Formats: sequence, C-alpha cells, structure tokens
Amino acid sequence: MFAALSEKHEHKKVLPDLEGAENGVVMRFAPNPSGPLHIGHARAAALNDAYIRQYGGRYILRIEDTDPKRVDPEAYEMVVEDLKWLGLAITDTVTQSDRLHLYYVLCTQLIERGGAYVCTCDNEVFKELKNKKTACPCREQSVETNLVLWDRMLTHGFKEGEASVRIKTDLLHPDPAMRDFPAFRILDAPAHPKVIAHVYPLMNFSVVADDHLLGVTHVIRGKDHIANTRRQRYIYDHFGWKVPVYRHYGRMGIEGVVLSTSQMRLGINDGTYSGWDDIHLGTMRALARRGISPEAVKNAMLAIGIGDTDISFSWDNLYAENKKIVDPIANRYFFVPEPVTAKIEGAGPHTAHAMLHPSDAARGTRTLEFTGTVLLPKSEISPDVTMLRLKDLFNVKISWNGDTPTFTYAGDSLADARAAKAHIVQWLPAQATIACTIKTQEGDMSGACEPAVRSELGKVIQFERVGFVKIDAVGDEGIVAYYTHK
RNA sequence: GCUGCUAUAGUGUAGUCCGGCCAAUCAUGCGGGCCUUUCACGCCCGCGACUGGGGUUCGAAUCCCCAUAGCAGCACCA
Repeated sequence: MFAALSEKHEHKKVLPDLEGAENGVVMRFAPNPSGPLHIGHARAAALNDAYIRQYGGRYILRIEDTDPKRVDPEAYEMVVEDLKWLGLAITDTVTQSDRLHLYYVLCTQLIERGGAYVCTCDNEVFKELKNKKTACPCREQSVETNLVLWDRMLTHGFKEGEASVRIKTDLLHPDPAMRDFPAFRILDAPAHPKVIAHVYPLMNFSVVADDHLLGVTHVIRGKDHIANTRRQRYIYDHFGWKVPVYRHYGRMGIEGVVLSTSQMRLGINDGTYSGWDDIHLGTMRALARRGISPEAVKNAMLAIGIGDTDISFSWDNLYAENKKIVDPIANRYFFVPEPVTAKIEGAGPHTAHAMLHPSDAARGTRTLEFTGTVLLPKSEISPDVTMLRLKDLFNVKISWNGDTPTFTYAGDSLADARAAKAHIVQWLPAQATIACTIKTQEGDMSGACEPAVRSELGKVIQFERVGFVKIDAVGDEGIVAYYTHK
C-alpha cells in the first residue's frame, strides 16, 4: 500500500506539472503508419503515457494515415504491436482514414464561416505571392463560390494539383510559414490502402479536427511542430474552439542506428538488414530483440523529459536503465569465446555447482561435470599466464614449453588462486557444450556455452565476464544470442 | 533570406518563472578503492558544467542587451 503510494508519488516527481491537468487529461499519440515505431516515437509515446498515468484520463492512439504515399499497410499492425510491447495505457484507437467524412463536413463549415477558401492557383505562383505577402485572386471569392468549388473538388471536378483548400490566416504575418497554409489537397494516385478517396486533409486540418472532436486537452510533441501549433491556432480561432495545452520538447539526436523508414526499407529489401528487428536499426522491435526491456525504454525517456533543448540520446543511459531491470532477474552462465581445448593433468573427476544468480542462492545452481578436458577462452591463455582459476572448480597451473602449454591440476584452494592473482575464468566441460554465436552490432562472436542455456530461449541471461545477452534461437547447430550490453 | 526555439559537467537532468539558502542536484560515464569464486550487482571516494561579452544589483546560472553556436519551420509530408 505504502509502496504503491510512494511509487505514484515518484511518478509525479519525474516530470513537471502540466497546466490545467488537475481534473484528468486526454492525450494522444499520433504516428504515421509508414513503418514500425522507433526510439524517436518512444519519447512521445512514453511522455504522454506518463502524464496520463499521473493525472488519469484517456490515451488515444490516432493513426495519421492521410497521406497515401506514406502509408505502409503492414505498419498499422506493427504500430499497435510496438505500443503493446511498450506497455502503454492506450484507451482508444482511431484511424484518420476512417474519418475523412468528418473532415469534409468541418471544411464546409469552415468555408461557410469564411475561414477557408478553395485555391486554384498554381502552387509556384501561390508561393511567390505568399512570399510577397500578397493575396491570390481566389482569396476574395465569395463563400458561395468557395462552396461550389469545394463541392467540385469532392466530386472529381479537379485533378491532382488543380485545387486546394487554404486556411485564411494573416498574409502580413512576419513568418511566411503562417500565411494561408493549405488544409486539403487532391491526390489521384496512389490509391489509399484503406479507403477510396481523392481529397485528403493535410495534417494541420485533420489534427485540429480530431483533437477537438476527441476532446484532447494536452498535446506533447516535438518542437518541429511549433510552427504547426501556431498554424493550427488559426483553425481553432475560426471555429471558436478551445485550444489544448501544448508542450514541445527538443530534438533528440540518435546515433549508432538507422531510423529513417525509407532507409530501413531499402536495406531490408536489398538484404543489408535482416528485417525490421535487425539490431542495426533503432526500432522498438530491434531493441526488444536485443534484450532491452520496455520499462527501460520508458524510464530512459522519462529521464530525458520534456525539455525544449536539443539533446543527443545516450545509449549508455538506456543500458544503465536496462541493467537495473535485467541484472536481478538474469541467470548466469558460462560462455567461452574462441574456445581452446585443454586437457588437465592430474585431476580426478570434479563436479562444479555454479550459482544461477550470485545474490539469489534460492534460484539454485547449474552442474558442470569435469572429467578431464575443458574449453577455455583463448584470450586467457598466453605464455605470460602460469595459473588460472576455473570458476567454481579448481586451480590450474600452466607450464609453457615454447608456445605449447601444459595444464596441471593445482588444487582446489581459492585462497591459493587469490594469492597468485590468477584470473578466475569461465570454462566448459569439453564433453558438455553447445556452440553459441553472440550477435553484436559490430559482428558475431563465436564460442560455446552451457547446454542448459537452451532452456532460456527468449530470455535475457548474463554470460559471466562477457555481458548480458538475449537468447534468440536454439537449434541443432547451436544457440544464437543477441548482445544486450555489458 | 524570412520566422521562431534553445544554450548547466562526456551524456541526460534539477535549479531559471518569483536574483541571495547554488563554491550548482541527481543519474549515467570515467578513475580509484571495498566487497565478490564474473570484468556483473552493491557500497565508498574522486573527476567533471552555468556558451562568450557587456549591463542592472549590495548580490546573477537565474533579470536585460549584444554576440556566438545548435536546432526547427517557411511542403498540395506528418
């Protein structure tokens, strides 16, 4: 009870208060379905989620698919899966292509209110006029004319590029981005995968319409939308609607992974990447495959917060968050990279009982039977090494005859190993190993691990002295693991 | 070019609105130590920042001006 309370309290402390949120909020996450979600999306998704958990309310997933050029039919499903993986408190889902009729009706109303007009100017011509702060002829048309033209747009009376609906703003506005921006356009091709249409709203219109219709109270989005927020205010004013509270966070630079949907798709098609979850990509599914937990992603994003400074995303910080989650639960196993076979002279059979987790004895042990020959990491064996401690087993003396080592049993005493400053290394009984490949962003690391790892399929474990990995596949040829972090 | 936003340690972040309690918080990273049959975890110690220059003030990370830098928008993309 108290734990729950204090946890809730902690949530409160993480992010600054939202103005006007005391009685609950309605917020939304509004991705474009062009591909799976990536780390960039995670920030908006997690921030909104945290506020909804803090204040209570509804969390609307709004699929913004009003540009058929940028819709991947498979992405609808992927977006939902990715959000589910993240564990967000989504309460409602709407898809904009289902709602075109609503936007049409509102557009008619806006024209009637004199807040919008149908523009049939060539785009380049309009741009020139706009830059000169000059109205185009269409702007002076009567409401009746506009309604006729709007109807003609909807009934295929115009082809792509021949007409658009513009919002009346302020042509003298110092920021050219504000002047009479477009709200609807005509698209003859490509066909939308979900709806038959050729008049589509532009983002600024459909967003305002939906934010109003759905009762959105607070909007948290990137600062690349600051100009859009100002533009959208004109539409709110024309309708006389209440404007939500906006927060714009700064740009987040992310290095080390590919985020561009088009680049990812290209790479997948030409075989550079194995799929949307290739570990070189910054997608949620790639993180999942690498053993990053959704909680860690959310925590990392909340730690970044809603500051409006441009920042660079830190993998170190994400890994640290993930380690906090994964370290207490990951079982420990031996992995021997680049194994070399070593016959140990003078040792009778031994049985090693190694703990599955060093700080949780209750979890039990793995049993490793020594019968004479072991696998050792190649990097631990060089002519300057004369003694090793096989972890949880015994000490080994190494005598060198030129480049040829001879391994001899040197007692069970841990104290001796300590005194000799011998490395304590992971090892495997030669008769009981399974091949294992650890896939990292830099390439594959091959070796062998304990056969018991087979039972950890799908889980994150720690290979002692190597790092955390997620067991991705278990087959006859061996085990495939993905490197998570140290 | 026009418009706007931002500027705290390697990285993220608190403090900035309402100037003093900030010789600047926390986390991460890095270095060292302790613990430990992992180079993990935990614990301890340390390193490291208010972009620059003016101004206001008894006093400025905090207010004002200028400069510089970064970012965003000016799409019939979202």
